[in-house]
Amino acid sequence: MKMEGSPESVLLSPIKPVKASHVAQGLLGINSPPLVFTSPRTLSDRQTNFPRRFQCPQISGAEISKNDGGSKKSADGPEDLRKSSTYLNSRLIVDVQKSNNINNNSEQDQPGSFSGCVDEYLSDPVDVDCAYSVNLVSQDVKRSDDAHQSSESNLTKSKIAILESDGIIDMETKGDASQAMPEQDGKDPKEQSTSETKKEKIEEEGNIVEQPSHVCPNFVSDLVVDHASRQQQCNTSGAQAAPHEDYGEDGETVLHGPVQLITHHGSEVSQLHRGMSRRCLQFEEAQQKTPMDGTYSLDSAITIIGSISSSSNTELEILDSSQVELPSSSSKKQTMFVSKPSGFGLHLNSIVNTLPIGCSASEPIMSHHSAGYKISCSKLPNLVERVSSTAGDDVLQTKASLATGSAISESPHTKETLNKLQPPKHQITLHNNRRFSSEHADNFEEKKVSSTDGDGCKRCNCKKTRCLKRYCDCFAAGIYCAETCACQGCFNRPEYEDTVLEARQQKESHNPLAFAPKIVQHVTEFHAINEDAGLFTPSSGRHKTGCNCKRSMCVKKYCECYQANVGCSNACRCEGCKNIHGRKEEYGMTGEIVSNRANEERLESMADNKFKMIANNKFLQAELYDPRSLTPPTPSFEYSSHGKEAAKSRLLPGRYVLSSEPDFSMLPSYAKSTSSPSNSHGNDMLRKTSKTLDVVSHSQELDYNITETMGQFSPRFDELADFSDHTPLPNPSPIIMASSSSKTRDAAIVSQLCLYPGSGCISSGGSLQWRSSPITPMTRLGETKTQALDSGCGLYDILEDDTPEIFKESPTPVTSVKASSPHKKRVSPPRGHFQEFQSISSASLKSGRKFVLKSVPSFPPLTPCIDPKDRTQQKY
DNA sequence: GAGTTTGAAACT
DNA sequence: CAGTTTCAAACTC
Repeated sequence: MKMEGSPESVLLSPIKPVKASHVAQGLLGINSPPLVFTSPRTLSDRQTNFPRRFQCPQISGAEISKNDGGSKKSADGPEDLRKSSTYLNSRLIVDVQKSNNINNNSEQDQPGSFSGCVDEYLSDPVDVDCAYSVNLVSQDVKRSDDAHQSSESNLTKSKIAILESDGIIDMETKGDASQAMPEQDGKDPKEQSTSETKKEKIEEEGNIVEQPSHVCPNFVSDLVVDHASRQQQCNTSGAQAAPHEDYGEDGETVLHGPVQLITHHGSEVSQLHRGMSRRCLQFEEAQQKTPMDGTYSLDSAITIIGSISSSSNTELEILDSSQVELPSSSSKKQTMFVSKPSGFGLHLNSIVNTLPIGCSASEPIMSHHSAGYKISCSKLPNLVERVSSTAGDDVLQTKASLATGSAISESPHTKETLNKLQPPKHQITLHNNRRFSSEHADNFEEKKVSSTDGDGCKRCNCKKTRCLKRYCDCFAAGIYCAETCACQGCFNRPEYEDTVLEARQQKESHNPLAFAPKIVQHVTEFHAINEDAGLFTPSSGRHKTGCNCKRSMCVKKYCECYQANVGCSNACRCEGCKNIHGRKEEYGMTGEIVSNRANEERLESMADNKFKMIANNKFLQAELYDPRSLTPPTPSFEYSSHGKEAAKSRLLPGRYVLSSEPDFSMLPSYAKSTSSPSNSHGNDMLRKTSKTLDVVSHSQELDYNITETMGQFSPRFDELADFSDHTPLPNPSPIIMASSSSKTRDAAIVSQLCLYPGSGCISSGGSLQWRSSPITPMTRLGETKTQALDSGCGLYDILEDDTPEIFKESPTPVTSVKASSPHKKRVSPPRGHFQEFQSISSASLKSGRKFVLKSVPSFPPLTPCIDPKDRTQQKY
């Protein structure tokens, strides 16, 4: 009912951090790896931070349906998590509904869109816990309310609804509507049914909405921001209806609750970070872009959240920027789904989508969370998220990360509540939505950009596919078609959410990675450095499946690689490749050898300089590391005393950060910074430290990108990376393994010194700690390289050089690339992370290593032990 | 804006 | 898995 007026108190689930670390570990062991890479769905799942999801790797819609009954399953775990978790998952859902929708099918349309989002969330396997979640939710909500009331008071009028949610799609609704075939012209009966059902639900639930406690178990906390401008929202019942619908969807609310709980875990937190970061970013952007009409701006909300989180150090409040309805200045409503980036924690911590801002509101992003349909996640499947490296971004990111509970899916409820409660003062353009929502702000964006309007919104021109096939860029990107699209008979609209989801599911069933980012961040060791140096190097990204160009010579946008501004790789079957970003023939060379040679001198010099810098900035570095290593200071820190070591330490943290949930790592670290004072300073330090910082940020970006891109693979990669890192025990320099290429001898020597004694220990220690920390270690071989390059070029270089040839066998960056190879994609369904991982590991890593990796999870306990060793060794 | 080219996606 | 067809974007005029 009253959306606006009801100032719903801020509901924050007071999740207690007690077990956070612990959980994190547990999760880490299991989760971190799985986090990675999956179809958008999986990503979303991971984002939700729910390790168990992975356990139920294949949760399809059917499973989801099951989940209702079996909510308990996840619930069991989640409960613990919830309780233990200190984090509040919350999302800010900003829905900008178009006035158009309001008037017309406001109910249906918006609901559809929202519901879609909701459904998606609901659909997530994680959601299993629905029923369970519900109860929990109510409790959580109350708690959150209590906890956050103070904050609310601070906010005064403005309310910020922080919603935790992982949405799970209601299968019921889906069942009704989803099955309708898009091909049926006109609106499918299911739409009607769905709309009707939704309406009914809405009506039924409308009451609930009014009552916050009931409202959304999903909501961990609700901060309602009153916007003076709400008026518009109020205007249309449709708008209200929409939220209701969202809320109304049964499964959703229920499901969300559990998810939230899950997210609370510290370990989960890392996962969540992605989403958070993205959302944060989104918010930030929104803020920047959108004039803040309301007394309370999203930014403020974010800040509030951050403050809250900060207030409760242990607790990380994760705000999922979910959906926020903001009445645009114009009567139009835009539905934004601010989905956290999929992924991977990847979710892009500070990831800034490269996507053009201009996406019109007309293109609502599909919430990736929806299990069934995670469009948002896949939205920019092609695109690889990029992390903004700017210091400012860092800050924002951190906030965002805090704000966004990456893992948390937005509950439709939240949307509703937000819609109702919140007057979206901030006008967040759809652009933002798309951007942010898109997990992958890949290179492909460019492609899409090209097809985009001036605004940067994607447009399609589909005539026969009804925008339900990947021919449609919008569909492929996981977004709804915009009004600006010239498509005919389009079913890729919120109204046809079910259809879209179904279509998507079909695609995914056939090819789990169908919506996965096509561009994998291929970490070229030198990439960052080269960039710094201004040298041209093949882009770090690579197309997973490669192109098949015959005539375009990979110099036109026909070529996906070219389009993505990435070089061709071995995966490409192109003929006469002349890709300016990197030729197929050069691929092996380029990444490692060619560029290395070209840059070797510079690298060395830079490395030297960096080392010097590092030495000078030892403290800073240490701090930097500290923040990331939320957990008890890792040995790496200790090591950091040495400039070189510091560099390593950087690398390590960077890795971790990069790891599936780099963002999280960063954010949580900062947010949690309480653990390490340095953490709080870390940002500043990072910012301040020019090169070192740049390097770090850079590495982070890479990591982040990787993680996202790789995120799908993340589990594997993570493991691999971890493995590589940890392998040191057997092999002193796992890093080396990662870094294939040779490098400066000096560095090598240094690295050896560090590595063998410390390197292995250090890396392991670092990794261990990271793992132990809520933040999952993500290091990948490639990443490590990049980081090394970035941070302390010398060290990594050294490592690489030192790396025994045996290790070299395992293609370092290449391996990562391989992982991304299309074959692998298809081989492992997104959810079967382990399988993929195995395949990957097998390919890139020796079987033995694989096993090692598996053992790795135990690392956390090791860290303490390792530390002493590391010290001793490093001292060596 | 229409037509052609191109390569990915879908299909067999 | 390979070959073919379909499709829509990219490109050209």
